[in-house]
Amino acid sequence: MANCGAQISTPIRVPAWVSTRRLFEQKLQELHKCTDLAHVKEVHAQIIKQNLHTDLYVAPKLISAFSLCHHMKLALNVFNQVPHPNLQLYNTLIRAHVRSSQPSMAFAALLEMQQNGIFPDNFTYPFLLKACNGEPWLPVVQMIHGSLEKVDFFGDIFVPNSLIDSYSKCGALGIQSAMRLFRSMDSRDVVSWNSMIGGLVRAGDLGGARELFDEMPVRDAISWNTILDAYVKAGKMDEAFELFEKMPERNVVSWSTMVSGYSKAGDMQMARMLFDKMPTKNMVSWTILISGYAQKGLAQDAVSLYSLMEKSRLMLDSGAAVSILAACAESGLLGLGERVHASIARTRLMHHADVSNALLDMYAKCGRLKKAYEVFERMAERDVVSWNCMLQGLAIHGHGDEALKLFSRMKQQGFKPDKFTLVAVLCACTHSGFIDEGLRYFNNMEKEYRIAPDIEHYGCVIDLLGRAGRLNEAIRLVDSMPMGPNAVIWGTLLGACRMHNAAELAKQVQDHMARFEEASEHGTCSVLSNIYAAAGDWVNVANVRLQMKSAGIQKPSGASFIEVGDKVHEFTVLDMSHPDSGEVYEMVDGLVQELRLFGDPSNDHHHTY
DNA sequence: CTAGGGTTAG
Repeated sequence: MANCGAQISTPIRVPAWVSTRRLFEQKLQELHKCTDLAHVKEVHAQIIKQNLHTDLYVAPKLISAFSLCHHMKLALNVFNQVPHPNLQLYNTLIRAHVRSSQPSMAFAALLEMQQNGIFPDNFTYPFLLKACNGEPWLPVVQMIHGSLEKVDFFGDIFVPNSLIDSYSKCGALGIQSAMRLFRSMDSRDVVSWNSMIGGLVRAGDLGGARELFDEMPVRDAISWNTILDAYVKAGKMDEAFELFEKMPERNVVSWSTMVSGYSKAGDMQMARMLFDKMPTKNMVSWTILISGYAQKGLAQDAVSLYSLMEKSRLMLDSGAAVSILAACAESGLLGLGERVHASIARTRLMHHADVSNALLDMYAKCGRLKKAYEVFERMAERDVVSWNCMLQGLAIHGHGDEALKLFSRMKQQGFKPDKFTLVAVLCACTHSGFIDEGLRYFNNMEKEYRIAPDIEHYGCVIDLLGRAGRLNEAIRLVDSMPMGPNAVIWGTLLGACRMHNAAELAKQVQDHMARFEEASEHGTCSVLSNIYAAAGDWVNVANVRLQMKSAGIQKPSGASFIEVGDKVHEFTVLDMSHPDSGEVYEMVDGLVQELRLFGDPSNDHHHTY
């Protein structure tokens, strides 16, 4: 002690990399939530200059940042530069794969990690579980649960909470496991409760969710919003509103949930009123209402709200772009779709797989196949959804040849067709009259592509056979369906009967449909009326609609929209609201006559298969 | 790890 003051201690040498890294601390912290790729690239370049990119502290931050910008290629580059990745780096990589919705890559990384003698910790498990989203993942969740029993990381509340969340996304069986786990926990936090309640809401168990909500000791905003959403999802808007009013606090999510609920219930006035009253709006709030208008074909409202949104200095994110484009695709609002395209052109969003898929689907569904192709060809990384949207677009517009060519190209490039692909391929065959080819694809799909035929596939082939007049084969196929026919199948068959004047068979099919009608009036009535409408049987359409009305079934009739100039015109079956509707129908009848003269019986009706 | 918007079929 005595010498202390006099003594000058030897300076401790600080390695150069410590101080340079110190310079990057701030930047690295910011990188954590940065979604601007240009900025991340810039920091990356500086880091490489300092030779810090293999640093086990720096590399995870970079991987995380690149994955947040949806640039897994660069994230992987960073990972591959590190000579001896440790557990933390693997964890970061796994989370990055999960975030970019590449669950199989996440598990591949896990495998590689374990082969290198590194084993998961309490961080790894929640990341992996986050990848398990949906019923097919149940066995994986169970396996992870099993291996967790051996290592016991349950002391970390994130672990059981993640398990509850993943289980509860795996259907009815999963919910049961989630509940068992939830009940067996010694201590639960708000997240455990919220995850469990959220699971019950997803499963449509409003009663169970409410019970648990009432049982909860402490409720924060998320719990209230979850239960609010439960009422909204159940379509109980009056009860939702009551709850909304007596919530202790309402945040932007609570308001948006209400707007979404009214919009889905078709009450656009109420949705708009709440939207205008919201104290703060974010991109999701705008998206909900714009998509709501667009889905209902209210083009003017959608477009003017979109313009307002653009003025509000909020930028479209990927979710907003996908959502609005999907709504445009559904209602054929090409104009708004093009506006969205213009806003995202030359931005990062164009390189976002989900966004370009939604864009190409919008163009395809609106009949702009050339534009759809352009988007498709320019995509840096096409996934199976891109191919499916393109194939489906070609198929429904009757370009069967081109669809089948694209299908070969898809396989050539090593893409694995899925059930949607096969629906599109069969649809292409149906719409272009490729009977033998369609049958061959259908008969080989299990062997060649390992895809078990679904009801949609049966539907396509029954349509295919029916149009070709091979009614007996169609009937035999219906009888052989392992899942049994639904109303759409009967409807397809009925259409074929009418097309080929098979009155006797039509009667049998109608009897089958009548039995369906008892089971689910709503669905079949609409299907029936659509069939009659497609067959031009207006009297029966009116009858069915009247029947529905007297039974108290309200289904807004399907409407079509067409843009002429800057105006959107809407029309429905039996629509007589136009002053010249008499002439319009005369024209339609004339066209139908002409088509008949061409001798293609498939012009008689059309299904959306 | 938990709440509101979402792409391919119906």
